[in-house]
This record gives sequence, C-alpha cells and structure tokens, in this order.
Amino acid sequence: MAAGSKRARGGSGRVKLEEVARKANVSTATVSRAFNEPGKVSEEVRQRVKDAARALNWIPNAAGRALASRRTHIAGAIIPTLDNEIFAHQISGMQTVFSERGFTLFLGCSNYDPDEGLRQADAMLARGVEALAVVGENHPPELFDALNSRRIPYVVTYSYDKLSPHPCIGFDNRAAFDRMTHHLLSLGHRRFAAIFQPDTNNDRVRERLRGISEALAAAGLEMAAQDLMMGPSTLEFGAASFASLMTRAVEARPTAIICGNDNLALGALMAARESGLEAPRDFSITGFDDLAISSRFSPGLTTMRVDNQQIGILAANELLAVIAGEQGQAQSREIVPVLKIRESAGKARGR
Amino acid sequence: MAAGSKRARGGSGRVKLEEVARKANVSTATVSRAFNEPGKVSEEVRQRVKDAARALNWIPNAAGRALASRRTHIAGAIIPTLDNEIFAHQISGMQTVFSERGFTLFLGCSNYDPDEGLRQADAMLARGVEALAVVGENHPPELFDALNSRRIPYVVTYSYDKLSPHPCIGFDNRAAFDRMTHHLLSLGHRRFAAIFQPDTNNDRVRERLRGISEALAAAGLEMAAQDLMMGPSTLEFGAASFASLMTRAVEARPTAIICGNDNLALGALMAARESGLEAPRDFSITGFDDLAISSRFSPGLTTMRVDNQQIGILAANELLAVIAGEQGQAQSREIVPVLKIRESAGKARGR
DNA sequence: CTGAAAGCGCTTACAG
DNA sequence: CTGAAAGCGCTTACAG
Repeated sequence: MAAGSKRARGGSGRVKLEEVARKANVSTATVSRAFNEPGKVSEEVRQRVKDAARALNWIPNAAGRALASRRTHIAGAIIPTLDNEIFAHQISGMQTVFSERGFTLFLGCSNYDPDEGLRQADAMLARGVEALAVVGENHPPELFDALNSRRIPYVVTYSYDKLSPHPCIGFDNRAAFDRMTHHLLSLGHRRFAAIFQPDTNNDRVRERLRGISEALAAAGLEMAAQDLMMGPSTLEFGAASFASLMTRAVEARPTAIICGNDNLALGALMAARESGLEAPRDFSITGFDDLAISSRFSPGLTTMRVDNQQIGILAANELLAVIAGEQGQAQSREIVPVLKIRESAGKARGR
Repeated sequence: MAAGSKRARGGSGRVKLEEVARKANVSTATVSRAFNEPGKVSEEVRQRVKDAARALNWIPNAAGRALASRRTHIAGAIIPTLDNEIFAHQISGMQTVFSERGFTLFLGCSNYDPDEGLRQADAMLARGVEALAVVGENHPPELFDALNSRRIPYVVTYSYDKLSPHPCIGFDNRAAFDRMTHHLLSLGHRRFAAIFQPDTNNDRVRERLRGISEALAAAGLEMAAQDLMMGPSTLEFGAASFASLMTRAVEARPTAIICGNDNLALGALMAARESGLEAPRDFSITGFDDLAISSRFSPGLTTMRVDNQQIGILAANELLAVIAGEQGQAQSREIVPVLKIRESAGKARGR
C-alpha cells in the first residue's frame, strides 16, 4: 500500500506521538519530554509541542507508555462486595486519593470467595498494577506470594493485627468486640446472645466473635452455641433471629444481644417493636458500623463507628509513598473505632 | 554488560514470554498462540508451553499485549459517587459481568462535578478503555465528542429518555415522579411539598421535579417555590425540612410530601415521630429507591423500586455486545421502576 | 502446525 | 536543549 511499512499491521487509527512530533517539527523524544519532563525543554519548543498536541487532539497511548517506561500508574483494590457500604466508602476514599495523584483504580470484587479474589488479583498483576489493596487477610497464600515475589506494594485493609506479617490499615476487630462486650458486662448483663453475619472466609467476623468469647470468659461466662445466630446480613435475618431468641422462657432469654453489624441490630429492633418489646426496657442490643440511621433510630443504637473512607485514604497514601520510593514498605496503621453509647443498651434488669 | 543489547535499558525483571518460549523450545509466536488461539497449536506443543509458563510463573504483560493487539480488555465506568448505594449496586452488577468476560473495570467518581468526570474520562481513554458507562447525560459535550470520534462504545446509565441522542440504560425519571404524583393526587391530595437532593449538574433530579410539576399542572395545581426544600441527601436534611414544613399553620401545611429519595423520606418520618405526628394520619409521604429498611419501617414507606444491579448488568452486556461486533451500537434499554404502595401515603384527610 | 521478524506507540540512555 | 535510535513485551501477517 502506502510507502514505508513492509508488513501491513494497520495501527489503531488514533493520533500518535509521532504525528505530533512531525507537526511541531521536533523529534519524538522532545514531544515525550515536553510532557513528562517539561523542565528539560525550552519554553518555546514546549509551547509548540503542546499546541500541536492540542490541535491534533492527541491522547497518549498508555500501553505504549507503560511498555517503554515500565510504569502503569494503575493501582488495584479487591474488596468482598460493593453492596456493603463500608467497602464502598473505602473505595471511595482510595479512588479520590489515587485520582489526585494521577493513578487510575482497578476494582475487583471477590464476593467473599477467596479463589475469585485470587483470580482478580492475577488479572490485576497482568495489567501491571503498581500497588494493591485487599480487604482482610483471608486470601490464598498464592496471592501474597505473587505480590511479594513481584515486589508489588500492598496493604491489607479493614482488619488490623499487630502480629500480622502484612501491612494492615484498619482496626482490631477482636479488641472492638471485646470492648463492646465489656461495656455490656459493666451494665450488669450476664446472659448474652449474638446475631452475626457468616464467618466463612471472613477473618474479621471470626475475630469479632473471638473478642466476645474472650471478654465473656474473663467474666467467667460463655455463650452457648445456640445463642449464636449466624446468617445473611439483612434486616430480615436480624428480625427473625430476634424473634427466635424471644420465644424462650423469660429466665432463659438473653438480656444482651450483640450484633455483628448495625443492619442486623436494626432488623432486631424492628422485630422488637412489632412484638411490643422495647430496648433497653426489655433487652439490650448493640450493633457495629454506626450507619447514618442508627443514631436517629428510636431507640438510638449503641454501636461502634469506623471511618471507612479514612481507611481508604490512608491505604492509598501508604501505597503511593512506597511507589514513590519514600519508604520501602507500607506501614501498618491502626484506626480506633469509637464506641457510641446510646439508648439501646442499658442496665440489665431483673434476673 | 552481558551479550546482545547495545543499549542498557534494563527490563522489568519479570519473566517474559520469550523465556517461556526458550524453555519450551518453541518460537514466541507459538507461545502466544498456545494461549490465545489454542486451536492452532498441536496438543503436545500446547502442553509443553503451558508447563513451561507455569514453571516460570509467567504472567503476560498486558501493556505489551495491548500494544501489539490493540485490545486492552479494559472497560470504564464513571459515576457521581460510590457513597450512594444506587451507584454502588450498578457498579457491582457491571463489574461482575465484565469480570466474567475477561474485562477489568476502571472506576472513576466525579463527585457530581462534570469537569472532574471529563478528566476521569480522558484518563480512561488514554488507558485505552474499550467501552465506557457514564451516569446521566449531564456531561460536557467534549466527553461525548471524544467518545464518538474515537468510536468507543458507551452508554448513559440510570436515566432513560427515548429522545436522547445517547444509548440509555435506565428509567424515565420524569415519568416515575409523574406516576408517584398521580398516585397522591388519586388519594385526594391537593397541597404538595417536596424534599429533594440538589439538582445542580443532575439531570435525573431535574427530570424528577419536572415529573411532579407536570402531574400537578395537569390537575390544575402547582407547587410554590417555598414548598420545595432542596439540600443534602441526608436523614438530617429530611428531618429538618419536615420540621420546617410543619411549623406552618395547619391550613397551609402540605398534606402530601414527595421526597427525592428514601433517605430524605426516612429522615422526615423520624422527625415526625419525634414530634408526635404520624403518617398517614397527619400527612402522607413518599420516597424513591426502596431501600431495604423502607419496607420494614413503621409506617412502611410508599416508594419506587429500581433494580440498579440490573442496570449495571444490562449496561455491561450492551457494551460487550458492541465490543464483540455483534451490534454497531449499544441499544437503549428501559427499566421500569415498580411503585411500592405502603402505609406512609394514604387518603388526604380534612381540608 | 510452526517460525522469523516486523510492528504496536511510547521512553530514555547516549551523543552532541 | 535536542535528536537518532534502541528497546519495552507482546501479536500477527507472511511464508513455509
């Protein structure tokens, strides 16, 4: 066909740097420098190049750039699901920070399936993410091996464990529930039940349950298997679990119900209202997350607040610091959940 | 240094296809084919290549692949914010579909700033997204120009307008609120107020308000400026707006309050409860979104339900069909919101 | 079915 | 400050 090419490969059709160079009457090297190291190009030439680029509406091809520079300016995040607002808020914080620093964010959801999480991570590695954030430590070892062997900076978010081999940005789930349990113990409660989301492949949930058990054990108490209701994290399951607990004879009923999150607790409170029971008069209940509605609800829900957006922001900043070479590895950062004491949990009544 | 290279460029350090080829004793072309067009490679060679790749733990470099094939297998989505679950659910649906088809998703948030949305879109174009989904039509024309001139398939989500120049996957916001208003009119209401999220840079909100005005106009009514409270989409603003409306003399009070979403309506219901007012006895109120809590609330909230996850799924499928060449352009798809009639809106009482 | 080699669109060490 | 050219790691038209 036309001059030059011995093989017909047919380009992308997009305007490329070479055309900008031709229009501006400079070499391709100069065009590249004009944008990436403007200090190394004379004012006049720089302007000429920028004008040419604008006139041609040139957008640099990221694949070409990535291949040549071995930089992709891509970061990745893998979360269980966006349908839970705590993760959505994390991603929101992360994406804002990354975007400000010229990074684009790849998003992957594992739906609480570690294998799916690993697949997503592999896809991201293939795409050259320069850093990765994953929720929790519950991932196949291959995931962390792949990250380490390629020296990709990463952080584990949402959970925090000072003994973890990984950089963690989050809070101590065990300590948080230990604290909540102590709060209820100090109010005089001795008969406990819990309504929780599933703990399969979820180290955060397991830590929370451990926090409860340890606090109870320290008080010489324990929670029987039948006192732990575990199921989907919905209002419905919270409501059904509450109703089921309340069918027991009064002296066998729990006086305190610890819920794995606000959603379950709110469901329980709604079921209570329907059956004429009231917190804290007839029982005490606590949540976790401090959803917007929890403080406005009647009764106000005693819960704990975690700044998830902040977790995302801190995670992105740590990763960017490693990428920029400011530090060799992401540093762990502990977030402290704030206990919000409201009306839903009060002094234990009767026996 | 070592043999061969005249210029020291120092590769990425990662295992590359060439090394796999050497180990398997085949050409680089064969390695590539073994993975991308396995039918064109003999069983035995294919196995040898896969073994070598596995042994070396090779992950193909996406930049190299993208540059050579002019395919990135990346799609992009730009939403206002992840902090609103309706968009989080959309992304969730989209990401699942894309992931199943080997696409990775770039996520951008505009925070309701059209310029920021444009910046995110440009960044995505530079990174070679093969398709893009954006929420609503409220974007600078440059955004759609850039998409069209590069022939990047795209869809507008969440809003649907059959007269739109763009492929739309969503629902008719105007029609939805027209319908809700008619529902209230049919219950006998004549004095209306509205509590809404801001309409700046938000065509969906403006359409909703238009739906209300048109339905009222058809009934010979109109809503005065002072009857429209507009502010942040929080429980607090819903509560404060409700309180403010109720300070009016009884005969000037609205009997029906149309809220822009469930969150605002729930805030209003909470404020009502605190002041001893009750729906539908003292007023009627409606929402939009049908949050999980809305049906469980007391009173149950009359609202409309939109399957946002489905919007995301349909959007991704349309885009993939265009990418695959099955159709020239994404087709518009209308989702029909479902009116959920509950207790919060009842017959107008008194005068 | 397989290989040799050109080419995708950039960046950058080197030389001036 | 600027340019010529090699090279980043793949894919693919061509030839056999």
